[in-house]
Amino acid sequence: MNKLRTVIVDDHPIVIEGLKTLLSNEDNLEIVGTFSNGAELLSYFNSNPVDLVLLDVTLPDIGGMELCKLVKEESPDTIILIVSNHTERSIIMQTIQNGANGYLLKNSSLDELRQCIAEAVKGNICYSKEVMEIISRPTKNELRGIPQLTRREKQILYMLAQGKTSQNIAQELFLSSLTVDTHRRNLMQKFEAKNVAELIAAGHQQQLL
Amino acid sequence: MNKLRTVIVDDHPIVIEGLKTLLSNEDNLEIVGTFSNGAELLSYFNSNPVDLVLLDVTLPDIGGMELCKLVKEESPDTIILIVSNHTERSIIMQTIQNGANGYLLKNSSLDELRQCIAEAVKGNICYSKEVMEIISRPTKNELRGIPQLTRREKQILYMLAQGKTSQNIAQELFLSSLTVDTHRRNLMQKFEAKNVAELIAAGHQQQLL
DNA sequence: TGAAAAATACCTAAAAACCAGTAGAAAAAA
DNA sequence: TTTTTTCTACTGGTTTTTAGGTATTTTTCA
Repeated sequence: MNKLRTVIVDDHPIVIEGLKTLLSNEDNLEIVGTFSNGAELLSYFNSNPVDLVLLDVTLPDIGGMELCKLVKEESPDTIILIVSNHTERSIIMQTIQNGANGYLLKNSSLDELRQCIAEAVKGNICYSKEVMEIISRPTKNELRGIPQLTRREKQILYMLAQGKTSQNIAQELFLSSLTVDTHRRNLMQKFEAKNVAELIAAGHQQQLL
Repeated sequence: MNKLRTVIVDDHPIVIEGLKTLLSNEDNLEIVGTFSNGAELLSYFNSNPVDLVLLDVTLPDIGGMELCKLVKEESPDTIILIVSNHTERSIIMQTIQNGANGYLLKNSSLDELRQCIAEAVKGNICYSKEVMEIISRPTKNELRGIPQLTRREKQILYMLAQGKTSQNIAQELFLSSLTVDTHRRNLMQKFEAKNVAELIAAGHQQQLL
């Protein structure tokens, strides 16, 4: 196993130095670059392989959310760990939805950081303790964000995820395929999805599948 | 919160009695039926609401796997907990893929059972301790089952999950849409998926998304 | 350096999905 | 018993996907 080629992206020099120092003695990773904004990261990223990105959410130019997406599109295997001060549940969830592999607060200990990296390498999503607490208490507002599906819609979502076509489903449920299409459309609207692919992805992210 | 309308499906009368007795003092659930095969369950299920199914994998008629699917298609909210003796990883994973919400071995304690039900009600998938151990040590054979994707394929899978069309992706990556189509086809072949919906679902189940 | 794997690109045609709107019947909630 | 929601179904059209192929050019790596 090679050392993880690691970069740090944060607009606070102190944080960069802090992380750098903390991680300087880790023998499973190597810090190959530090950047104070998104553009710098992207330009480096275009010509160099990166295994691990420690990323702040608030950056002067491109937001951390957007960066997550861009990085993951370019290189889905690159691990992104968010290191941020934001404690809002919605922000945490959003970063994960955009492809981040974990979320830490800036006051995390080296141990937590180490552990998160290890988990992320294994392919798991990992939160520091405090973050874990935040996300494990759901809010009403949060719930409002999850589309409320009718029984039929859930059923059809479920069958879609199994690769069934509208006609298949219509036959199995003794419906017109036009009806199934309508449900499907309503589902896509509720999830703000452009097509089935996104619908299924959203369903999974919402833990409905 | 009403009591969970619970049914037990197992072809061993002893197991049925055992579970019944174990759960008789639980005040959050009520056993409304016990069946010794799949057909019985289905016929009951067609005319009665069921919140929780305790299901054996090996049944004389319809397999537990198939039952999972059928039940979930009819009523995605119904919780299915597998109570089985099978310790093969592949079987465990398959039941979960077919929609089961948890997997217990028959030697589980009442406590574990209770806990599993509670977790499943929360929407989590839950395994008893021993099962947890089994599934947390991946085998080589297991790994072979996970499609090996090329970088490009992963990238395109990722973008598909965001609802992008082949053309969208082609534009973003400066490719011909025909190329993207080919990748997409190869992806579907590797995942044995019939269409994007199933592809994305499989990607999620394989933790690639 | 040579073979294998990956990435790229093309053709055709049918099938399926998607868009935008409407609307009646049934069931659930007020 | 209204009102609202859910489920149902339709028209008519456009776009995208999918299924059969084939085939060249890069990379990668032994």
